[in-house]
Amino acid sequence: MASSEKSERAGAPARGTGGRGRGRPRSFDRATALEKALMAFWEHGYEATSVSDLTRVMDIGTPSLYAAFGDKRSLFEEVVQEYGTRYGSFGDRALAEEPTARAGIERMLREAAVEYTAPGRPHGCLVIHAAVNCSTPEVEESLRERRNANIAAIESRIAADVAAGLLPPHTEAATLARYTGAMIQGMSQQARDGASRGELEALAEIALAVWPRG
Amino acid sequence: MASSEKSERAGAPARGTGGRGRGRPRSFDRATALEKALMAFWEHGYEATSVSDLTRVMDIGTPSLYAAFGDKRSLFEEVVQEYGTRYGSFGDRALAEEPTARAGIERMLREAAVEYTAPGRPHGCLVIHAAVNCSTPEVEESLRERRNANIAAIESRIAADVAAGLLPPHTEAATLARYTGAMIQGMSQQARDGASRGELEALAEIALAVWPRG
DNA sequence: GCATTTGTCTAGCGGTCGCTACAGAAATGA
DNA sequence: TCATTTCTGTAGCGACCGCTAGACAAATGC
Repeated sequence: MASSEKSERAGAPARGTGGRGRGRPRSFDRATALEKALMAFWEHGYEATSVSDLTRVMDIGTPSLYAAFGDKRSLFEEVVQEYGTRYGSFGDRALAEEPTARAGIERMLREAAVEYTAPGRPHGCLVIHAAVNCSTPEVEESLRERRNANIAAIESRIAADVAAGLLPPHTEAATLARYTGAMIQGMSQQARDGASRGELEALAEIALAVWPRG
Repeated sequence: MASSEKSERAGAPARGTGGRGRGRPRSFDRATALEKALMAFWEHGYEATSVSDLTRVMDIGTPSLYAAFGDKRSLFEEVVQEYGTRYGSFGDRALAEEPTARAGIERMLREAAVEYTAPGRPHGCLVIHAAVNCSTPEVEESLRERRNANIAAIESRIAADVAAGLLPPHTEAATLARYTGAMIQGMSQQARDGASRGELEALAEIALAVWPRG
């Protein structure tokens, strides 16, 4: 079995998205359960969230979890993907939508201050924290690759502005990108340690002061 | 029993520090074993390091560990204290020994780049990482308090320079201190994610560029 | 020698971990 | 109606978790 979920294998429409399957229907909403798992992993991290914790917050039995999401690893991977599209995309959007790298990173840092302290959900960034001190190396490396990919995206956005003459030719895109990434990571840690939105916004202000004048 | 180690209770001299006790002597060097435990906790964090891992790297039996160090929590606390004096004191030293806050923080950031990537030991900072995703709230809070205390120390050093007229009176000591702390935390995360000493030193350079001109 | 003190060794406690076998329940198509 | 398909609930698997009881080993003071 290649797919991790039987009812969503190729050729058969997913349950709950219109085409009802043949057997007994699922007694819970898959998206809602996934969101509950997302919040649990976001708050406590991969290893510190047990399958028993998950079934409790998702309000389903263990076999239902395994039937719907595969094993714990698969569920976490799906959670990370969902997090990326629902909560962790503000940076990519900022880089893509703003006219310059400078404006994109300014917006990214300001929005990070808001996102990382938003009420009603865990503070900080799931990708930065959820696999720290994880004894499953694949999980730890998977999130590390995401972090480094984010920094690489910042770097290429800066390099594009340098190539277009919007930034001085001597601008070190890689260093500036790493600085931005480190700042984001520091802000996320600060949020976890109790910093308020205003305090994070003040950090963003300072971080932007180093930006080369275009 | 109040003390966590029988052979070091008040009134009786510690074993291995000159005054031999009465019973069978310890078959291992306590300081060496503690150092091994320190490295294990530093690399993998509190929860991801099991007692079984500890006895293996310390090369002692389980009852010996409990007799010499108390339980896992006590051993970790002693490790954190040892880490603070042996590896984590460069920041306090920099603030105390340099003539100005600016010089102290400059040295702190530069030394962090070296310390966090030193060969032969885990990268990054134990206090920043070892209790992330920890399901023992006391341990998590203990390290969080240390992080926030470090930032408070930076703040008071900056405030002292402001009071002495070495920095502009409008300098926001708290914000500048938090910025420095966030930068240190971001550098530590970067070290864990594979950044080299040179890359971290470049981050320190950028971070210092925002410092107000005194 | 001998009682006392202390450390080490083997073995195993109760608990939780991620995960699954199996039987029954609830839908389908014929 | 009834076989087929799929999901759910109970119950429990082997492995590891932190930790400890109890027997033996090795030092001391007398």
